[in-house]
Formats: sequence, C-alpha cells, structure tokens
Amino acid sequence: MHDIRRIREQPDQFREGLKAKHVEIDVDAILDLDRRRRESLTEVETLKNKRNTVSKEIGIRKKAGEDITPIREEMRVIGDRISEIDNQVRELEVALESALLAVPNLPHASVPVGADASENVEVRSWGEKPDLPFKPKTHVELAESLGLVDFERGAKISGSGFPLYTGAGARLERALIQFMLDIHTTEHGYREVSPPVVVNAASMTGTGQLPKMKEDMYHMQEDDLYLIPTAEVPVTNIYRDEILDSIPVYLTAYTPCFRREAGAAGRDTRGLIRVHQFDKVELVKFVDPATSYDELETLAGQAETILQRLGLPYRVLQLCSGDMSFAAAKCYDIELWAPGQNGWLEVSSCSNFEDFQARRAGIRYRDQHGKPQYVHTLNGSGVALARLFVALLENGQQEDGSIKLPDALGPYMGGTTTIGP
RNA sequence: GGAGGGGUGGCUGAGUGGUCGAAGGCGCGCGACUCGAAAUCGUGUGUGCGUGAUGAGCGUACCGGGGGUUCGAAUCCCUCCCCCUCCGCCA
Repeated sequence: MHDIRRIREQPDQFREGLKAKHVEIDVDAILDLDRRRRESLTEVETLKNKRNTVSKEIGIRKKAGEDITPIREEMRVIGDRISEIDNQVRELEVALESALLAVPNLPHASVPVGADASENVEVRSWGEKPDLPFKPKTHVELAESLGLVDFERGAKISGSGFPLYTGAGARLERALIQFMLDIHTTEHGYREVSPPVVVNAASMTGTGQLPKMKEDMYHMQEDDLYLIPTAEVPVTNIYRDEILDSIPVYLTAYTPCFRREAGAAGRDTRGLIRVHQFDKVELVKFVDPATSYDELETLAGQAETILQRLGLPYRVLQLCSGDMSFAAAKCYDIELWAPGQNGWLEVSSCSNFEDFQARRAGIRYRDQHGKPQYVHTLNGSGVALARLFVALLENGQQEDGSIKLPDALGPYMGGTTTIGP
C-alpha cells in the first residue's frame, strides 16, 4: 500500500511509476476520494468538538441542578448530523482503502523499464551446463524409472499436480530441506521458524496476495482461511501490527506451498515444474529502509550459495518493470539449467518490497528519534524444491539411468550420492 | 463442542455513565543531589488521522474487533475474535 500523502504531494511521479509497471490506475479518482474524505472529516470533527464541549458542560450543570432539557435537544440534532457525516466518512475511507489496496508497488529507479519477461536482463550466471554424451532424459522419465515420484497415485489421492514422492525421492526432498535450512541458519544468520500453513484474510492482505490474487489460492470457505502460496505470508505476518524492538530481523522457514495455478491450465502439466503443492525454504528480512537495497543483494547471494554448493548451473535475471509482481519494487529471479527441459527453471525470486508490505501489515521500528517508521521487507526463495529436484535429476543423470547427486548432499542422504535403480 | 472467568498504556494494575488518554506502581528519558554511583526528590514518557511547515500547537479517534443505547460510553446492550479453568472429543 502507498502513503496517500505521497500520492497527494507527488502525483506525477506516481503516475510515471504506474506507467512503467504497465497498469492502468485512475489516480485522479483516488485523489478525489482523498479530498472528499478530508473535507467530511474536518466537518465532522468540528461538530464532535462542539458536542464534547457541551456534553461536559451538561454534566456540570446537571450536578448544579439546572434544567438541561433544551440544550440536550440541541445536542441531539447535532448528534444526528454527526452520525450522518460519520457514515459518509466511513464510506469514503472504505472506498479509498480498497482503491489503494489495488495499486501495485512502483519500480525502483534501478529497475529496467519493460513490458514483459522478454525484457528482463541477465545480470550474471554461474557454472557450466553439463556436456552429456547422450540424449538427456526428462525428470519425469528419470523419476518414474527410478521410483522417485509416483505421479499417478498422487493424482489419484488428490488430483493432477499433487506429486507423491517415494523412496529415495522422498528422502531427497527431506535432505534438501535440511541442507538448505542448515546453511541459512548456521552460515547466513537466519533464525528458523515453522509457521502455520493456513492463514486468515488479514495475513493475505498484509503481504499483498489479497485482494488481487484471490483466484490463485486455495480457500476454505467454512472457516474463511487460506492455504499459503508461500511461507512469505505467515512469516512476514509474524510481526503484523507490531513495532519491532530491533532490526534487522532475518527469518527462514520451510513450508509446503499451495497454488491453484488457475490461469495456467494446460501449461507445464507434466512432471514437477508447475504443481499445486511443493516444498520451499523461504528467507524473509525486516530491515532499515536505508539498507534494504544492500540487503537485497546479499539475499540473492544467499540463495545462490545453495545452488553453488550443489554445483548447479544458474543465471540471475533482473526483472523489468512490467514483469515484477504486485508488491515488489525490485526483483531478481534465479533460474537453474535443466538439460531434460533444454531450458531454464525459476527456483528463486528475491524481492525488495520497500515499505509496501510493511504499510499494509503495520510493521514498524523506531528510528533514532524514537518515532515509529515502517520497515522494509524482503524475501526470497532459498530455494523452491520441486524445480530444484528437477534440476538435480536432469543435471546429475548418467548414461546408465542413475543419478549422481552433489557431494554436499552426502551427509543428508545417508552417505550415498548415487540414486540407482 | 458445552459451562464458567477474563481481555485497559512497554509491563503491572485501578477505574461500572460525566472535566478519563485513563490513578498508583514498575520500567525508560531528562534534571537536581553526589567526586561518581546507588538511594532519594522533581519532571517527562502511547498511536493513528486531520490541520499546520514532515516544527510547536490545536482538534479528533483509539481501553480486544465491529455495531448499538445516550446530550455524553473504558464503564450499559448486541455480536465476533482471542486467552484461562473445568467437562467432552481427539493426533
């Protein structure tokens, strides 16, 4: 959410940012709501002031035994007028609030302007694509032949897009979670949390999934609760409506993630690339606004560390203004090379939200003057499991159909780094 | 799920219709005393919104959330949420 005062004071700068983001927002309508709200507010507060003053007087006069009937009648009229204008103010506030909630964050000055993914910029890459002396298999072929994932039974239990990991596949999933959490907690200074994966509407609004992404989430009508699409939601909302004693705060969490992928029907339907449920280790930061862009760089580096330890080739893209998510001011995507797909797979998205989420969620700290200020929030996948699983299989595949896993996973896989038939 | 009790400022804890943003205590800031400290004394110490110069000040709202009664609500009524105790069910 944006500061209405900033929109009021710098509407042109605001319009420009929205244009770069390729969204149509009627800024004048917002400003008009704001102006009408303030007018009504001033009017009603003047009346309330009168009522408060007179009411005190009534108390005193009544004690003195005076007749207060006429003045009470007069106040009744004012009271009616107050509730009338109060309703007006409330309506305007609700309208303004919902208008503001629909406005996306603006791109940071360092973000390249562009319309869509084709205009994202590769900022660096790491590792070499494996030179396989045979035709690479897809992770689906590998996983099925080695008994790592049972797609059919997953579909039977729940539906397509709900993979059932089995045997060494299930163990690999668990090993990766452990491996990543260990690095983030012992080397990168994050505190581990294990949050609820079911959240209420206020939490979804706080991080910006609601109202815009409603149709992409699993919603339980009976209890008005949502399955989380990412740990970002419960973890960021840990400090909703709080003033933090000290910043920065770094949190990491493993959770399953649930996505309906409503707009993606028919795309990437085979295998693990686009699924309704997947595991993810998430990194979340609450920081001083002055340092948030440095924090974004280290955040991306921490996600990259995981991939480097696993020896997987990747590239880092800076998203252009038009391709960034609703809440982000600046974002890097990290993509792994997958030989079986002959393409890149996004396994991490590292974003600085500046105060956009903090303002929605009411997360503040005290500056050097002791004044409450909004923190900047950041998060990044560190990293997403299903696609990492794909990349490990497809990059590690051997001619005989077995998988050679990175040495770093040895301790987490019971000492073995080979998955054979 | 049933019965009962309770949610007040950073913490504790008063306050059951009137000058209450809210006593007292603790904590914290500043000052005095002191060579310094402790103790003591004095003084200050919430947040949002509006207005104003993103100052001072002023106004308004906030005592779990929302609504109602009233000239006036922390206080009375309704409703929802959360916490505690007991019972039931259950991994």
